[in-house]
Amino acid sequence: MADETNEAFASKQAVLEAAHHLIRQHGYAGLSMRELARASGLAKGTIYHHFQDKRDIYLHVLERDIQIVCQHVATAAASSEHWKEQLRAIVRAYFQLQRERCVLILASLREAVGMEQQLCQLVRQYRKELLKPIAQVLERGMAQGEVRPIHVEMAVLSLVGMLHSFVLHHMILQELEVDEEAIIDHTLQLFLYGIAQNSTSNGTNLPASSGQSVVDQHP
Amino acid sequence: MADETNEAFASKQAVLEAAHHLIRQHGYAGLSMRELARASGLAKGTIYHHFQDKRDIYLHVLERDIQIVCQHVATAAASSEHWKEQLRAIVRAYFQLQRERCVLILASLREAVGMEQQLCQLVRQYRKELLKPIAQVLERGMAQGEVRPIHVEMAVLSLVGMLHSFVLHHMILQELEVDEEAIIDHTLQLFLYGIAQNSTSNGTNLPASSGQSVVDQHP
Amino acid sequence: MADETNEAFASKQAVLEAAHHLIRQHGYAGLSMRELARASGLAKGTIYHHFQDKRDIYLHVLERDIQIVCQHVATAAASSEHWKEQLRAIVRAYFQLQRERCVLILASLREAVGMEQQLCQLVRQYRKELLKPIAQVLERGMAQGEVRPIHVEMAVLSLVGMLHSFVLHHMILQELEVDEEAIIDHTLQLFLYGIAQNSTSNGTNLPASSGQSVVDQHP
Amino acid sequence: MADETNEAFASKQAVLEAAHHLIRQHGYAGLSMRELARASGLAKGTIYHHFQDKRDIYLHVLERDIQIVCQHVATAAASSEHWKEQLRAIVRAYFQLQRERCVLILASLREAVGMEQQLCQLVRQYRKELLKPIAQVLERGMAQGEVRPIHVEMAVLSLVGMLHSFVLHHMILQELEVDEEAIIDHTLQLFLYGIAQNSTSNGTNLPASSGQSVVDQHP
DNA sequence: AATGAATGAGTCTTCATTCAT
DNA sequence: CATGAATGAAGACTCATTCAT
Repeated sequence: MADETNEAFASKQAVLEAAHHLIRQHGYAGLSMRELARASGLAKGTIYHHFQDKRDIYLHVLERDIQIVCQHVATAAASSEHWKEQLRAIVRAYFQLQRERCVLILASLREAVGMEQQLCQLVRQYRKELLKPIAQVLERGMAQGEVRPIHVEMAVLSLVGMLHSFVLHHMILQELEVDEEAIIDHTLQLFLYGIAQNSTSNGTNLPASSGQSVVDQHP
Repeated sequence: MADETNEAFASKQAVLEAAHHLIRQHGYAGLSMRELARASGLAKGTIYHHFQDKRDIYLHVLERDIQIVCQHVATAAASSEHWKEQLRAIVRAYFQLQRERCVLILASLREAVGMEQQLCQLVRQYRKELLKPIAQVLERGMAQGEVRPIHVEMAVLSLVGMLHSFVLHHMILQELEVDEEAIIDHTLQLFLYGIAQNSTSNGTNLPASSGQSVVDQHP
Repeated sequence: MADETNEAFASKQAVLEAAHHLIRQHGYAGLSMRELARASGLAKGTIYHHFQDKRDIYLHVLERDIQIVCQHVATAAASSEHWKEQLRAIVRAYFQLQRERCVLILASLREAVGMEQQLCQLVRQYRKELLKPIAQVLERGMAQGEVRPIHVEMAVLSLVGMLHSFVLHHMILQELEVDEEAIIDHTLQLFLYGIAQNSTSNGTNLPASSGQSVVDQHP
Repeated sequence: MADETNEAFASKQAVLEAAHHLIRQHGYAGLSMRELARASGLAKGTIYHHFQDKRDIYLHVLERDIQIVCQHVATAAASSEHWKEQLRAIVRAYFQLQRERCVLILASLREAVGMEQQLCQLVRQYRKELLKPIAQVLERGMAQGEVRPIHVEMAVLSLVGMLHSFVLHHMILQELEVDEEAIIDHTLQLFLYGIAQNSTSNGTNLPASSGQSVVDQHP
């Protein structure tokens, strides 16, 4: 790691970056070493100089993606002191990252036969490193008495799921006119207050979005 | 179409069923026609007698899955008259179906190159036929004044996303001891009331799950 | 043969006609029974009801083609009493047939592995039945003293070869504006002047060239 | 192109040579990549390392054949100064080449679906590079007053056609006892007397087509 | 560090052919 | 006479991977 040439490191990064995009488009099974070579600008042999396997590449791509997301989320969490604003910043960061880089770990995981062990470990790491910060924010909210006692892990999972839903749908339907802020608002509001009528949405600094003016209206 | 022999129909169904499981495990690109032949009990050639392509098979599998889910969700929606109970029934049906049959359409969609058109259409159909019933339930709740005015479509998408999150995580981590009811309770409660402290969880017939005793506690 | 149903005969003919065109386009190896079924309007199984093999079909197509050509050539030969006019009629008939029906026997013959025996026999039949009439015309010309003593079979072969050359070239280059009459005129003239008695065969048995008068000209 | 390894070049040549023979025997559609691999001594994958397609291989084989024939014909044309002897040398070279290497371009061309464009171009090249030298010889004869004014291109086409006829027939009938010289003599004699100036075109009822106004004139 | 030639098992798909109906 | 479901070998082509240079 430490004694890597600069060129060697650059080549590795080129491979990982190209692999990321290819996996994102075609999945793991659909990733071709030939295409990867072409996309990364290296010869096929050279790739095997830097990585053991296709498997190895996949694992490294996932790890790199996790790190990137973690970094962004951590940065977002540190952007404010109030837990609600932290949450909003995290949600925004996560949503944007998913749209731009499309972290693969939750999407094309199933098709990895023969590396369930490593993947499982990666997912645990993901859970720990990525979901933990969000969980901590919620726990802070709980500590401040503004969040009712809930199962934090499940809540975080739910929150992330909501976001994924939008990312996926809009990725597939190619509707580019996504109102990002609207989605973030909706998600946060729903997460914080649910849909019940009498959830007294008192004194929050949330935009009083009535939920009407969002995204694509199909009347 | 209508004048299909019974045997021909049975063969087709066998292929679709086997394909469903294989795609679920290995994704679309990872689906091997050789394995499909072995799993379905037919010869390779016979499969091509019933379907045009691997693509064709994939599309039919997706369509079939959508129909199955729609059917179950519709049945669930008809099981009660109160919108909250309808919602709970739908959520349970959807969650169970996802775990058992694992509808593929939202999971392994990206790796489908060359059939974006058809997939897009399928997703729209999925949206219409599957998400509509859920939306109607919410609208009924709104009509009864028990649901605040929200963007219904987005809410439904969010709800479904929460469920997917759990399905995915537990599928990957292979933690079989999932407390299904706990997840359903959590999801419904979160969806209905959010996490805010002062969301007065008034006289609903929801199990007064304090959120503490759920799932697997990792201390 | 004699106790064939009308429908059966029609089916057979349909297969042969379709096969003719397909073989002409794709050759013998490129003839697909599936396509043949589709083109002939019969089911695959039905074809095997009428013919033993793909091989069998090919052989029948060739035989049928030979018969058709023979018939036309015979008719042409009977159209006149003068051998030169007979020859012209034959040449025209042969040329037109080749362009329209494109007799296969001399074109895609090589790729028939495993039926060399039968093909050889067919070619002999072709030679006998088709080239014989032309030979007879030449022999009549010789008998009348208007054709010098040549090797008749070779001459016929040469004549046919000239025609094929044009057919092939124009078929490939797709130059549709072929002046058919011009080609026939050219061929007949070249052929006739070559064999005419009174082509003053000035005692040279060929390359006894009068090389004296060679003046090196720039092209 | 120019910076090819020797080994790579050797492999390519091996493939082309093997492909030539296989295509000659079985035609294009009948050429099996598996057999080609076995015949060329390379693995299937290796062939695809050097060539894009089966199509690509075919095209290269044709091009190579054309070059070989052109080379031989050019050499033959340069062997003498007298046009008749040049013609004889060319005819002999062409005939021998056809029997030994069996240039494919005029034989198995029809079964090439999807590459009509390239084939058409190849045929034009063939025409230009191969038929041109022969045409020039004839033109020299005309310039010397020993050849009557004929349509040169058509004459060349006819000459080549005569030769093909013999090649084909003897190839099919496997009659190995071909008297090569006899065929060459016959062909030259037939052709020469056909075009000789002093073939007193007396009282024939042939249309006095001067041979000028034919087909497509490429001046 | 980097290359590209080489490999053979693998891919999806089509093949000619059979047979119960 | 006709069908279409069924087959397994073969089709062209790609795969991930190795290795001498």
